[in-house]
This record gives sequence, structure tokens and C-alpha cells, in this order.
Amino acid sequence: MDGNIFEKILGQESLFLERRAFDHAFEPSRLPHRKHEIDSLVRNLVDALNGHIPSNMLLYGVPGSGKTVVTRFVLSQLLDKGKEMGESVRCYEINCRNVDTKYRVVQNIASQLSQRGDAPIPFTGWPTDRVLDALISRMDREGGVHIIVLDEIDNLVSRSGDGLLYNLTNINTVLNNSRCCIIGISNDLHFTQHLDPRVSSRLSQEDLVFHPYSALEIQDILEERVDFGLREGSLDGGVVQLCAALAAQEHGDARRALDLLRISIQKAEQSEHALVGTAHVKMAQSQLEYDQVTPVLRTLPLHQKLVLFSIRLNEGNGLRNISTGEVYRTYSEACMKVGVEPLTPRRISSLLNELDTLGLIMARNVSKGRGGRSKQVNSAIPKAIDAIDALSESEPLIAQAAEGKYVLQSHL
DNA sequence: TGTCCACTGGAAGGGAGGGCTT
DNA sequence: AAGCCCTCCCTTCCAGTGGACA
Repeated sequence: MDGNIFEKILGQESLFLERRAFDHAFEPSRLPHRKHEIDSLVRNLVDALNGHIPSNMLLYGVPGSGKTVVTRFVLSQLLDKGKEMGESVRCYEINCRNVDTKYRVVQNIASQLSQRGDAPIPFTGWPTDRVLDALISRMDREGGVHIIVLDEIDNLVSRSGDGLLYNLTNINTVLNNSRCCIIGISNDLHFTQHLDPRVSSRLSQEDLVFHPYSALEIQDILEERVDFGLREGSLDGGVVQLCAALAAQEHGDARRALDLLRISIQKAEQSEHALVGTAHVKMAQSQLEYDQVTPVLRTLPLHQKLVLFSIRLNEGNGLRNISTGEVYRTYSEACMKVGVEPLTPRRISSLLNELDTLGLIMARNVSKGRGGRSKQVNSAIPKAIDAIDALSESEPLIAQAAEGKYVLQSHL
């Protein structure tokens, strides 16, 4: 081979001026169509600079409706202003998808407040109350206002209950030298229904709903990023509109639109086109589907893989709207075939709910009268993706179960 | 109108595993 | 080493459910 293998790509002129403009984490200087939401946050959080306690807030909205980015934007300005005014303001952003137990949330915040000489708080081992005490004393030591952002807070509540929120929304009564405010962010409008009424009323002193972006609004957002991050004249007419329209179909998800656009540009670069066209968007769309689904499939625990395998197997045999009982029978057979002890029907019922939440299946409760009440289950994985192949690749037992896949008893 | 089916989903708790304290 | 504590995954138990059917 002539020359270094990186040379060709390095020399290629990129269509991007600023690739990071298309990242989720990018914080733009302007947030179109979110003025009202920004105003509401600012009006509440200004209390942090006035020596008062800002109200706790709950922000609702579908994924990609700007909740997190708006919160970050407002908080970064708040921190700047606090510094300028000599007010101590500290913010903590916790994503409750990753940090989803009471202990871990408290440990996480307390660790951010640790100073030299503090005993490090272990990931597990201490009683939670002890970690909470450490957090309270560290907050008081620091003084000022502490703003705790709990992103995907519904995940925390569904996994660990509302015990932590009870403590956190009550924390101002035990703080002597500091103040604390909680901002919860949720995709689920109804998640406060699962809360103790006292917690719920203290937490949602102010609610703010982020409406999904319309196709035109997403277009504005994209155009702003394009102006900032892309070489002029690189886009064919209709590309931005198509990305916006596709994302608007997905409940107005601006992140999805950015992903689509970014991947479309990369596709154009890869095929050495100087112009991104709608064909690249379509390629990006299918890649995005593939990239979203296969990593999830690969990382599922064994029994979830077996359940999903059973559903796809039934569908492969032309069966749709399979009942929980049928899924369980196929699943048990698959377990027998590979020599694994099947879990109980109750557990499988929960696993089906989890697969539904992950968007890998669609399950709905139906009653067939005397035929009993059950779930009707269908796979939600795009047809273009061979789910059984993807499952087999990461799990030899699935490959084994899939061998001679059409001879399971339940299909004879 | 009551019965019945095939589940659902909440609650309680067991036990393994990882880590800390004494 | 023993005693705690937390998390995760799972089982067991059981009341509740929607709608067809007698």
C-alpha cells in the first residue's frame, strides 16, 4: 500500500466547520422556540441570587423537547451571575437513568462536595442515612444555594420509590447555613401519581411542560446549527426539511433530527459527495434505526433475549398478537432446548413490560372474556433488522436455540 | 347478573454478591 | 472474621381485572 492509510481521509476536505454543533451535548448560545420555558426557569431561580429559596420545579416533556438543554443553559447563566455577584451557587446534574438508587444519588452529590481531608464515600457499604448526613453537613459547610437537577426522575421513582425525594424535598428544614432546590425532569407527565402526596406537592411547586417541537420549529433549530457548523452550500434543498419532518413524526424529537442530519452529512462525506442530498438522509434514517436497536439487543440479559427470541420466532411463523401464555410456552421450550431453567410466568410478565419500555416490543392488555385477560405482544423491531441474528451474535445459547428454529413443539 | 378465565401487577421477602466497619 | 448495609434478580402469594358467556 502506498503511504499512510490515514492520509487520504486526513487530506479530504470536511463538510463540517464545527462538528460539535451537531452533538447532543452542544450548548448553543440561542435556544429557538423555548423563550417561555427559559423565562419561567429564570423567574424562579432568580431567588437563588436574592438570598431566598427557589421553588422546587418539575419539567415535563417528550424526549428531545429541550428540557435538559434549557436547564443547562439557564443554570450556566445563573452560575455566571452568581460568581459576578459573589453569591455561592452550586448545581448538580444527576441522570437518574444511570444513578437510580437513593444511595447513589446522595453519594454522587456528596462526593461532588468533598474537600481535602473528607473521607471518600464508598459506592456501597454505608447506611444511606449516614451518606445523607454527610451530604447535609457538606452542604452547610459550603453555604449558599444548592440546585439539584434530577434528570429522568421518573426512572428513579420507579426503581427506588420516593424515599429520596421525601428526604430531599424536606432538606431545607435540616439545613442551617444553606438552601436547596430540586429540579426534576421527566418524560412521563403522570409520574407524580406514584408519589406520596406530601412529596408530590413539595416537589411540584412549579410545573413546566415542554411541548414537542413542530416540524417548522425543528427546521429552525437545524438551520441554526447548519449556519454555525456546516460549510456553506453543502446542503441540497429539502434536506433540512426532510430531517425535521422525520423527527417531527417521532414526537418532535430535536435530538433525533440532529442525529439524522449529522449522519446524513457523514454519509455524503463517505461517498465523497460535496452536497448532502435527501438520499443521504434516507441512508441515515436506516442506519439510525439499526444503531439504536442492535446495541440494546446485544446487552439484554439472557432471559430477556430468550423472551424476545420467542416472540420473533412466533412472528417468523406468521403469528401476530401473541398472548403472554404463548410467549411463555415458547420461551420455556427454548429454555429446555438450551438446558436453562426457565423463570416463572410472573417474572416473564415483568420482563415483557421491560421490553415494552425499551421499545423492543409492543404489548397491550386485552381481555378475551372467558378466554381470560392477557397481553397481546408484537415485536417492535424494524423488519430490516434480523433480530434473531443480532441476538445470536452476542449469545451462543440463542444461536443454539435458533438452530432448526422451526421444529419447536409449539409450532408443529 | 354472576361466573369464569388467564392473566396482571403489587407486596413481601429470599438469597447471592459486593463492600464497609469493628 | 463477623456483622452490617445496599443492590439486583428472582420467587411466591394473592387480590384484582375486563369482557364473553350461561
